Amino acid sequence: MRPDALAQEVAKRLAPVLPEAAGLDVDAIAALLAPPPKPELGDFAFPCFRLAKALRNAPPKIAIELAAALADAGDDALIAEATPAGPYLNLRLHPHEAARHLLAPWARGELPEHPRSDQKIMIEYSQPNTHKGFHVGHMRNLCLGDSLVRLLRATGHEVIAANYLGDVGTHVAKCLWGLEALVDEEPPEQGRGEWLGQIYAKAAIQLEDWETAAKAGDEAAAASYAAARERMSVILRGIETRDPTYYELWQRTRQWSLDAFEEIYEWTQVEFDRVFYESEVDEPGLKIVDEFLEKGVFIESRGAIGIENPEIKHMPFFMLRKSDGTGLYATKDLALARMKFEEFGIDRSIYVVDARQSDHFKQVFLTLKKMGFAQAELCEHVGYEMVELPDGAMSSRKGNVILFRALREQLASSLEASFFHAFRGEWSDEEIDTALHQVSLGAIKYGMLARDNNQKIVFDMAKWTEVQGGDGGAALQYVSARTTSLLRKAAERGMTIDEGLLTGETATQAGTLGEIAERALMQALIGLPGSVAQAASTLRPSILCGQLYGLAKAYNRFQQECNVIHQDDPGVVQARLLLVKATQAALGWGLSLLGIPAPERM
RNA sequence: GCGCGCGUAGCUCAGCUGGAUAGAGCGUUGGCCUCCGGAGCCAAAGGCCGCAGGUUCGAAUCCUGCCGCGCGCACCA
Repeated sequence: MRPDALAQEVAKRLAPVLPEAAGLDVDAIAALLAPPPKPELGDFAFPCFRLAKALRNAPPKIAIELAAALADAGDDALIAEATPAGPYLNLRLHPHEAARHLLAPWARGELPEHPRSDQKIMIEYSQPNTHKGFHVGHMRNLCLGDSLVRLLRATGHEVIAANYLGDVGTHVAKCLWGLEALVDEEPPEQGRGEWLGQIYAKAAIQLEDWETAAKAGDEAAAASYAAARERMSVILRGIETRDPTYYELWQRTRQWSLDAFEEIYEWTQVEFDRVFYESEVDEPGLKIVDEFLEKGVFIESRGAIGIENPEIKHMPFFMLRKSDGTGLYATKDLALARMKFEEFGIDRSIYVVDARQSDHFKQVFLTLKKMGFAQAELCEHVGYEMVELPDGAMSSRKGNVILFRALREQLASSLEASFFHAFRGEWSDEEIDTALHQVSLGAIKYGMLARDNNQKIVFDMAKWTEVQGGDGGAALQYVSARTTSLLRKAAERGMTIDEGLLTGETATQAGTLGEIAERALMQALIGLPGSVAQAASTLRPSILCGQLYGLAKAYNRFQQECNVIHQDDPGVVQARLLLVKATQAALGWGLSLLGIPAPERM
């Protein structure tokens, strides 16, 4: 018995009374069962629209006939009442019996079951550039990719979590040029990766300023700009030809960035199975260009090499080698894709990259197809919109970029000031630090995931770190902590859940779990596995966020209206403890799929 | 110009593989602490679902056309 089996049980009872002409088996019936709009109406609703054609009857009449047929079948252990309501047949279950199928498995720590898929999926995400800063904007990609990995694994898929680091290219040259031309100071002992990113930003702004001034006729600026560009191409060539002066500098500074990324992934609790580097697909990319130019798949145009993709009307020429003979981002993507196909034998390839690149990926996938890779059909781009700040878009020129370190510190200090300061002295510093870390993760990850992928996100530190009320990660974690706290208090009074209830051998006492708040909470639990499945299949964690938020709200209402511990009837205590335990497990599981830890205490 | 996305309550957003009276949070107003964490709960006010057609028994949801906003469109990544 699994926590998602209740709908199946109901469908089994429903199947015998459905006319054969309906053509629905138990699985199909279970899939149709939906939650009624209000828990007062019942625990499941069976919509009769689809049956209308097969049965040549109006949906409301079908609902009436089904209700009668169920009544004729006699008393049922599970279904207490079937009420036709327009085109729907509402089913109310015996709560104590539903609990055995729903709550006991959750409380035992079992998880919804999914048929194991033999499909091997690679999800590529994060992809930060070395020599540049890692800021809140990059967090969206990281949280999204990580959650997709977790969701697909939870729904029975084999997933390879892949990162692809941009360790070569003009941004590296810009940064290294800035290092020699604009900086006197020595690199700091700590946080060299971030320091490097700040130099990149400084260099980019300087170069842009010179370019703008040059266009306006400023000759000194034009000269400076030309000199800088010349210098950058010397640096770039030096790295390429492995001239020790430049190659060694590149390696050393690159490592600073890699160390910084390592720290970020450790803090965010994100793990990758494979890390690709742009530097390893640079040459293979150019070889692919030669290979497919020779095969006649690619063509020359104005000195550059590329492919004609007239299918994409607004951008028919997809450039793969510049007229100076060097490759592009796209060139490397082709080589990387080939490596993914051939080295890992993947069946599905997911690219988590911001939505502005959707044209780029259309081109890449179409090109791969024309190159003869059947796997191109299984490539998909998961795009997402940008992260902005309350005062608008982030830009290093405006100086309003929130880099990782500042983000981490501000999250902690904001939570400390608004919530955790009250526990200083009462809890150990270590315990508070752990909770601060966990709740920081909850705030940032939920904030990044609760919004639909194609919706812009405004990162507002003050709002996201509110533990009180509202729809936020910290608020969900708070509810989880309440369940744990309640179970702990109960245990201190010697109240634990009977073994028989957990195993499902005995049912909860008849007459328990009938309150509206209890039913509503059970309904939220019923819906969770379906939401997880939907979030995974549509690659949209926001669906799960919504369901978990509903679950948390239902629990708050339950705990408000239904006292658990101070009850005269031990049967009521047992039933409610089971409900709390199930909620704790389900909420913890759901949060884990978002990459959010469930604090023991907060 | 072409392509992609967005447009739902004062603000921020769910709902979009068509289906019950379009829902939340924030804000506003009014209630609820002898009781397990009140950092909670209950209630009220607030809607031409951008506009106009079409498909359908039924449209916020699907189709077409407009309007507004954002993003992308050859040698950046």
